[in-house]
Amino acid sequence: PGLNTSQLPPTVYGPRIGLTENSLTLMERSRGSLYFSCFDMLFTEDAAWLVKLSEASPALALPMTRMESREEPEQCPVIDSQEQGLSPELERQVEERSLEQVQSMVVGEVLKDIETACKLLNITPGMLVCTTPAATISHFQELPASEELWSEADSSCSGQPIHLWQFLRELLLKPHNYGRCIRWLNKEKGIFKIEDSAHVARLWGLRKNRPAMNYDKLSRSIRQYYKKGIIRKPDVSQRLVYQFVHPV
DNA sequence: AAGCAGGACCTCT
DNA sequence: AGAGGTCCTGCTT
Repeated sequence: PGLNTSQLPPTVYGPRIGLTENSLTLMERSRGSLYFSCFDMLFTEDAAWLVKLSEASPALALPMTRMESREEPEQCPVIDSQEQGLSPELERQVEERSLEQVQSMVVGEVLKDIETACKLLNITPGMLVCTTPAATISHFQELPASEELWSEADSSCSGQPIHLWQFLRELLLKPHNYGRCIRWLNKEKGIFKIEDSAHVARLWGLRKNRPAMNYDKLSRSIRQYYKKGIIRKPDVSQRLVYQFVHPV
């Protein structure tokens, strides 16, 4: 039996990612397309999903970007940068960064929505894969290594809120997206460096819906892991460098 | 100034 | 009870 999306209340998809009533109406009409777009978001290594989303339904993509610039203008400085006449390179960096933030926020929201859907349907992530439409399954099969897919699905659909160490691992698994803010120094030993502490903290705050999150608080949470034997400082302690006690 | 270490207390699930 | 979030003091880089 396929996943009957009509069983899901509109709130599963709608309000948290800032969709308008018009968008929801369109979504109802083209649910299949949205469905694919959401999954594409989870699996692509770049921001192509935004294009796909807008292709599927142009009205869907726009409200989200508007919402982002309305609620957190300092995090979406693309428009400002044009007014201030920044260099093309700086503009590109700013644009990439805002796209990254929007992507992260939307992915976070979608993961939470999937989590909610899993709870509502009382299913596990594995069942979700098995019950998606055939085309989605074939899309799944096209993926390369599925380690990343399962790490995301596990952390978002297990019914438990994501742990900070899981979140850090997820960022580290996507160097293409997050390599500028966090990266492996020695993956075998589990040693990683937070290159942009403010950015990582912001991403964590978005993921946990904690707008006041900063690196001071995030690092306090990391230090709680010392006792638990999850994360430690490397033998040669360096600023912003930590080590997973049990590397994958 | 920014990061680090850890205590204390709080909220949320 | 567990997992942080928040605030804090004091120390280090």
